[in-house]
Amino acid sequence: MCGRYALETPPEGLKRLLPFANSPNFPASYNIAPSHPVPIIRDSAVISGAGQYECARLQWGLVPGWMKAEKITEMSSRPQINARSETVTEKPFFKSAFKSRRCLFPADAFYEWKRSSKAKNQPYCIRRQDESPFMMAGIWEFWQGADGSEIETCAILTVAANETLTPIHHRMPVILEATHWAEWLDTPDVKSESLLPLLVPAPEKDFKFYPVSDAVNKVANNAPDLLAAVPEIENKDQQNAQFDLF
DNA sequence: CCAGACGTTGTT
DNA sequence: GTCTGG
DNA sequence: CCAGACGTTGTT
DNA sequence: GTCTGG
Repeated sequence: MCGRYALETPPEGLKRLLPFANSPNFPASYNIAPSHPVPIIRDSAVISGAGQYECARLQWGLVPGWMKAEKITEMSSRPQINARSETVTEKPFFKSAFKSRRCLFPADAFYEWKRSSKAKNQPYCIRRQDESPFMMAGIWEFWQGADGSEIETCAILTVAANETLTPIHHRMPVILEATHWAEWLDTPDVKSESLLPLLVPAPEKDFKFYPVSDAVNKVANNAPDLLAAVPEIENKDQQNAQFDLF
């Protein structure tokens, strides 16, 4: 799945990739975590009727419009950061967002933790072979409290991992190629069922992965070196074992 | 009909 | 173990 | 996603 | 809001 990622490319860089009308300002983050405000790109026709793209920062963890206020605090401990693409059309939690409020999550990398019963879980960084940014498919929601409070939230769609990533993890985010961005964002007019063929794992060869420092585990750590390749934890243990011999 | 849930991940 | 905070 | 806390009473 | 369970 996708529970932590990095966005290094600044707003101007994203704008060249997928032009949006506004001029947001946000810092690079190498450790974007659930519940953080995350930059997403959406068709502003849904909001303003302008029919242009906009880049906005929404809270990562989807909250449907019908959710009761007291349930929101309850859910905040386990935010809905992902939506299974296999069932997104059926689940009451997601279906209306999928139909009418789709968006893209720009990213330069995402992290996955390979689980281990023996050692500490090993974090990996996954990114394009050429390390260029990519777009993850997502949905967003609008929630309004009785007191007038408002929040906008979002979630990333997931699919089964491709063959490359299966050794690390069995789920991965849906990643859309540039040729499909416009179709995906065209929420008022494009029939959502016609988009289901896009919800497939990314091609094996497009992405690489490598182990990174477990400094990424801690959300407070946020620096470019979180993306740096390091030896596997197993190797580290071996090194320590060797060190102990001397 | 009304009441109550509505999610993912991973693990068992 | 389970919940909250980031 | 992972890290880190997880409690009461009374007194200062 | 919309679906499921009773």
